[in-house]
Amino acid sequence: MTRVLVVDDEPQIVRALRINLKARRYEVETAPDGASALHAAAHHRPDLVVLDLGLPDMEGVEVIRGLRGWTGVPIIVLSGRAGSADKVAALDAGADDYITKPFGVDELLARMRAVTRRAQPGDEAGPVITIGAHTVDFSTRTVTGGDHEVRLTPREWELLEHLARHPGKLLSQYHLLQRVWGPQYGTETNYLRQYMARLRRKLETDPARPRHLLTEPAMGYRFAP
Amino acid sequence: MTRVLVVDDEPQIVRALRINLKARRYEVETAPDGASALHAAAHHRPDLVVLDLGLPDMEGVEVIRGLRGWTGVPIIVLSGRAGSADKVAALDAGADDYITKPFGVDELLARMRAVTRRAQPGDEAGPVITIGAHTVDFSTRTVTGGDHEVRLTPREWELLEHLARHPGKLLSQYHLLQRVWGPQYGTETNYLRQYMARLRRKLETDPARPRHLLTEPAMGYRFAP
DNA sequence: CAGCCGCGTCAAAAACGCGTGAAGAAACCC
DNA sequence: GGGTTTCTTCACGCGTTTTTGACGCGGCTG
Repeated sequence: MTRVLVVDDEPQIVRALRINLKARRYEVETAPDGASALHAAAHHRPDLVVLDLGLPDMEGVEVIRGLRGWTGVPIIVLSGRAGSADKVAALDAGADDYITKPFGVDELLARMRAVTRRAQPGDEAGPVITIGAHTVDFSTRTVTGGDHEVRLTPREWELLEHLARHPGKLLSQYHLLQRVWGPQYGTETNYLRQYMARLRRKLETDPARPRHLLTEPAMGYRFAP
Repeated sequence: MTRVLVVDDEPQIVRALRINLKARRYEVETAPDGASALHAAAHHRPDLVVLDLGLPDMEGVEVIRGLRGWTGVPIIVLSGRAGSADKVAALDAGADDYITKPFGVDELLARMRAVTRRAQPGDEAGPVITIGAHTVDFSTRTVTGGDHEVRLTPREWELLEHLARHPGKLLSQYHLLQRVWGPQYGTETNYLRQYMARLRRKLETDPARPRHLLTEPAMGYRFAP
């Protein structure tokens, strides 16, 4: 189920969107201002953000930048201002689409489908990988093969997904912490050590000498297919 | 350079877009109708399609479907019709964005940047250099080729990167120390001797007679491609 | 031809980062 | 509400990397 974060300070719009989106089987979170939007995004990891630019506490563009600093989640901007400069600023800050009020709900829904459709497959590299004797399917979040059943916790899934999404690429500890734990993390390398060890114990045939979940000392980690 | 295919049957719009896009250093192809648009897309493989819905020969949605049958190229739709149903149909057929006329060129350009930004990261090619039998990729920080695996430490990477960034240029010891070790360093030439020797041992075919990591006595070091 | 400077090399000390175990805190699920 | 899973936090040992010091060789210079 797609999680949507709706950021708007006008209760009636929030309410209307919530009803409409829930009817379409979206999972809806809401935030009334920029600060709580950034917080909610870090906490709930939405698959899509619908952002009203007229927020009480900060510039909409700042919210976009705050999100883009650590996540590539699709952002659709709602705005009462139809000016060209506003649109350009928001889009160049990292927004994926810009809709001016008043707008039709049908159109918003269609644009939501469009940006999520585009964002999904960008995470390339088929949704299944193999590590040692195990086959990992990200679409169903299941691990098959191996001697006995393997279950991964949410954090473990997220970390493994980020690694597997960029096969062969070196990902810095900071980068991984930002993406998996959230924007306020970046130096807690002990978390990474902990969870990499767990993934290796669960997936690698010889956890002491990993062949797929590799450490690049002082630099980061790498997934080798 | 980004290749754009502009599909429109109104010559003045095509002309205006062509001029504007060329000024922004886009490579522009044009097609006046749906059939030739599909043909041009197959032939020229554009990175982006700007598609007017009011074509003489076929429905705009059909053009989108025809493209989506075999390519994921970003599609931005231009249309005179502002109706919600039209937008939904186009977006659900596979379009990435929908702009209603009249539109500002700035907005179109911003939306073009937004959709290409999404589509880009799939096709990236990192900067690579070759030293002896080894191929060094800085984007993934990997060394391939050669007899056995080569691993570089962070300092080694940084030093090699600074050398490779200015191929053929002479870099003084002071300059390298400042860049790699930090502003408070500049006289510790023994560090450089140490690390240059290590890089040569790891990468050069004959470390005693380096062919790429060269010493310029009393002056500095040079990377020869 | 002798002296000097800079470079490559070796070796050892210091610092750093990683893996691991264990335990408390928090969240979650009946 | 109790029990279990999951997450966070801390500390220690070990291997690797970095730093540091010292030595010998070779070319340039006087």
